[in-house]
Amino acid sequence: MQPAIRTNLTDSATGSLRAEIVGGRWGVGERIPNEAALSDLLSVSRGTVREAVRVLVSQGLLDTRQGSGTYVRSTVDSSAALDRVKRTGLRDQWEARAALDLEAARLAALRRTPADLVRMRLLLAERGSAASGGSDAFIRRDLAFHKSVVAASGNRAMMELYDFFTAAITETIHATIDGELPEPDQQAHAAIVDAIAAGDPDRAVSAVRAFMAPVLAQLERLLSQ
Amino acid sequence: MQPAIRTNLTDSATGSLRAEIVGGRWGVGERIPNEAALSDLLSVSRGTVREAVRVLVSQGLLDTRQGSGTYVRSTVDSSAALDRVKRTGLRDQWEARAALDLEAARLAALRRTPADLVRMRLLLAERGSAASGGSDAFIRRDLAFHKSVVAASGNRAMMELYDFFTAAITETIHATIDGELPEPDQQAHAAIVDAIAAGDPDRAVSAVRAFMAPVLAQLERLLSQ
DNA sequence: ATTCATCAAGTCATCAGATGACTTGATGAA
DNA sequence: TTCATCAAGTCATCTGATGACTTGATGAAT
Repeated sequence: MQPAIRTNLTDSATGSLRAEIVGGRWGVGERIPNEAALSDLLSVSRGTVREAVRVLVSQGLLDTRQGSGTYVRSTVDSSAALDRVKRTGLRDQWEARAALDLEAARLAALRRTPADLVRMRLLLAERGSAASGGSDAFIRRDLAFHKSVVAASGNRAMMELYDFFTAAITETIHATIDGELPEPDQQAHAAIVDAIAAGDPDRAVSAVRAFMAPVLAQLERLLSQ
Repeated sequence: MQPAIRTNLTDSATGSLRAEIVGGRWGVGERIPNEAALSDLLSVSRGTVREAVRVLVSQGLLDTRQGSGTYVRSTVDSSAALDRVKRTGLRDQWEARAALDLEAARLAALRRTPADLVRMRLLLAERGSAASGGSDAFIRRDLAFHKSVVAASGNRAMMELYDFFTAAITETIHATIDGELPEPDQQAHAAIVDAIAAGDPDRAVSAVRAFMAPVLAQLERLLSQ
């Protein structure tokens, strides 16, 4: 049956505070009530308030300044957004990551430095030298190669997102299916690098899309079972 | 010159603890020393230890159980990914969102339902009826339209991410520049809907890219000043 | 010998009070 | 008008205490 809900005061205080911030009770840059006032508002001790505030500071929502007060730094709750993304399906996550792969490859074709090319080719070679598609070592090297492409795009936001998705997808795969996804062959990957080296964004996009297609098809098959 | 480093005990304690965890001093599932012992080890009070532990719990590294102890839940730190995304530049964020716009439009062209089309056209009309590019009302409607395109892709992960980016970008714009971004004209938006309605993914991608280009160019200009 | 209620020690959860460090706006003299 | 000083407000940190919960040990009942 439904497991009994267990919570603690700090988490509940954190939730209340977060809700007020995200809900716009205070605008960005505005000062929120001091610790004593929050302690009254939330009916918890100052220590508990401090723990709640500290968590929200670590999540980028608040900002404390000794002697001055606590201020709203952002009203975007990235940790919650991240949780919701984690709860979406494997196909959705994979497609979102594919969106990054595609645009990153396009940008990489426009911006890659010689050093980027050297790095991509090195990692591509290492990827080829690892044996089968099942082993952890191969997956790591495959991932390292893809990350180097995203890195060549010079876009830090996309790099961070890519890291997040690879982690989330790995978790989801372990949790839901243990079937095999087809590992695209080395040639398809080499085509991506060639297109980027040639500085041809359209060809880079096509190359990524070509290598994605069979994986997505297999994914659909596995999930429809 | 180099600004003086100002830190506080809690952050430094959090850092030390995190380093020990990531460094593998304790394995996953293992119990770490209790609050009193950590207080001694770190030479801070129990309250400070509790704040540090609470932060690491919120980041998924630790797990506290009342009456039992504090345990290592994970030794990899991936939860802060979106926070780091927030700290990247406006151009990077915009490009990342554009990656979502592009792929979402492509998927929408393949999957849109008649209801999706009705909704997109309705929001497009509302967007057109709002006056200038500066007003909040217009921005809201513009955003609503773009979200409807992402929604038509049927991908929940991309919708969540899109929400995150629009909020993050709005904040960043307010924080960094108050210049005007060119609002692409209604016709360019209509072209996106037409391509999706026609079920033509390539044309949908082109339409999105066409409307993105002037905005990105202006962004580069503003940021290079 | 096994089972199970009880208990005690250990641990986190929470509270209360106090002091220190820092910021900020007001005050008043130069 | 400028600038040093000050006082109030706020967060930072420490200390001590009590409560709630977990867990393994104990010992009686079966």
